[in-house]
Amino acid sequence: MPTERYDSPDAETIERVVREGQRDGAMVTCLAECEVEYDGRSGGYLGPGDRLVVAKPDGTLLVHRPSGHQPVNWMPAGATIKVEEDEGAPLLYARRSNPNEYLRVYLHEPHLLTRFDADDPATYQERGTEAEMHEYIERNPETAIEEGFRVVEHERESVYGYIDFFGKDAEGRPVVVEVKRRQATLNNVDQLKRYMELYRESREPSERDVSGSTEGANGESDGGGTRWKSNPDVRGILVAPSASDRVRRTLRDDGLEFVELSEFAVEKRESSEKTLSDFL
Amino acid sequence: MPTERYDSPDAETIERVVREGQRDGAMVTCLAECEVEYDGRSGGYLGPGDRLVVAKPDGTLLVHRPSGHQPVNWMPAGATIKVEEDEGAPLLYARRSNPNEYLRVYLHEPHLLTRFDADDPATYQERGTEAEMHEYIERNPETAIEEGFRVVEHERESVYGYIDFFGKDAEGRPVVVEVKRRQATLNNVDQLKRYMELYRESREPSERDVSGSTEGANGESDGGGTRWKSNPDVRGILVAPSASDRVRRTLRDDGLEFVELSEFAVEKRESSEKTLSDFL
DNA sequence: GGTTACATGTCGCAT
DNA sequence: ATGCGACGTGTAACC
Repeated sequence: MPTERYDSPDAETIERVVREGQRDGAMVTCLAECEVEYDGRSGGYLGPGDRLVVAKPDGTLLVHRPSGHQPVNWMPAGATIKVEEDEGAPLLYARRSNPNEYLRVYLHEPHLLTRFDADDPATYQERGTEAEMHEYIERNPETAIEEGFRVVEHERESVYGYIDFFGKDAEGRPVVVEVKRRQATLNNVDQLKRYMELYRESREPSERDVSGSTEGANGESDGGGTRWKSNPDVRGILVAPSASDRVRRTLRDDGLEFVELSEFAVEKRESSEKTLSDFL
Repeated sequence: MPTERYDSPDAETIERVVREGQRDGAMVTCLAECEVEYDGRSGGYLGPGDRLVVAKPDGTLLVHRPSGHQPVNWMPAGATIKVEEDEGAPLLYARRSNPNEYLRVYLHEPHLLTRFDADDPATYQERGTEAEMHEYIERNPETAIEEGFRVVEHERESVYGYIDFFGKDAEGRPVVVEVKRRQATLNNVDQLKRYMELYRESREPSERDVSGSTEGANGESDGGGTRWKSNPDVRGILVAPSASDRVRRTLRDDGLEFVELSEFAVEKRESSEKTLSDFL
């Protein structure tokens, strides 16, 4: 049995089990009435109450209340977890640097302590990420974006920055494409605008820009030779499964475009691979 | 004792304990070798391995691997959690709508099942949030921002949008202020720019807004200051404890300003000096 | 280690 | 319910 359990453990037991768990790579959980104190990036205090405390061997420490998805307090992986004593009562103390933070969990009444020598060799396989959306667009640029669109550069390989896609439309106009797997937000519009600026300032030599400029400065030139915005006719397209009215309006006001792309995952798997759950 | 525990529980016990836990408001945890399947906003599969599974009475379901801060799979609060059977083996099934999602945890080998009738009446008290930063700026506008700065409107009460602070500088020029409690990002710059556009388009009448700004082009500069369309005089300030070089450069290129504000909490002491008694 | 962008983000608040 | 922004966001990728 890869588990051990201790009812109403004393301070000594908690100290030993947590220390050995950290050493041996075992998860330790404790159901306890406790009090929590945190200081670091922020700071906080949680009065006495019943919670689940989890200490993982990588230094992760979690304090879960009876409700809510997120731990009320925690320490990310990389912290060092120790058990100390506060007037005879056991106290979980997790600390890390960069940023400097600590978490103290005063175990006023530890009800149940467990050690779990968990072996978890599996790797999580995920579907429906933005990466898959990218793959779909790369393989089906005209279906996904528009007739005549072709990808010139994909993602971070671009010299203009972190542009998702840079391409050309049917008429050869440059197009900056930003892809989102969720409903588009105003932030996404901002992002697209920023990437478009990056492209404009990059002064990418295009079929239309014949000037083989040797100027290497940041385009601070004024007057006649202003190649500052030398790529004026770039288009910007935000691709997402949906967008609020305000996002669409903002795009329109800025001369940008929205392309609705929701059903990109259809070709992702062979139909033979689909399971019953696909139809539920 | 507010806890119950079951070693190597059978399917029947798991079904009963989870159902009663959901009904009675108790947390149920299970240390088990399991297999996980998720589909919804995304989709994923996790092969067999040892994990900690947590079912909270609010419908939260968490699957924690031996490492990492985040659960590898989960269902947020609001889901309905049931125990089903898959060829005689117990299976935790959580489902919710909006968005339509489900999570299945196949408990191949449940080692330890616990029920915890957790009572947690405390409310978490947090310090050092952006809200406190706002309060500090509101109370000390000249120390925080600059000599002569005064706040006209604070946060969402503004008619121009979600501007953190709208104020006037010593010369009466309008100022849009965006506040971040962490190191400023490029997205924050974008956000400030968007808020400034909102202000400009609002055509707020100011003491210095002489009518008839005939200038049309945006940001057309001749080496000097940048001028704008309708409310040309507005300044934009990003307030944060720090910013990368690129963020600072981006701000400068857009004619915006950065104000470094790290020690906003006057009453804050060194973290090493803080003790639990500080909160009591 | 710093910077950048994604995330099944989650959460809270306001409309 | 939806939209929008903060979060002690965490996490991975790239440099």
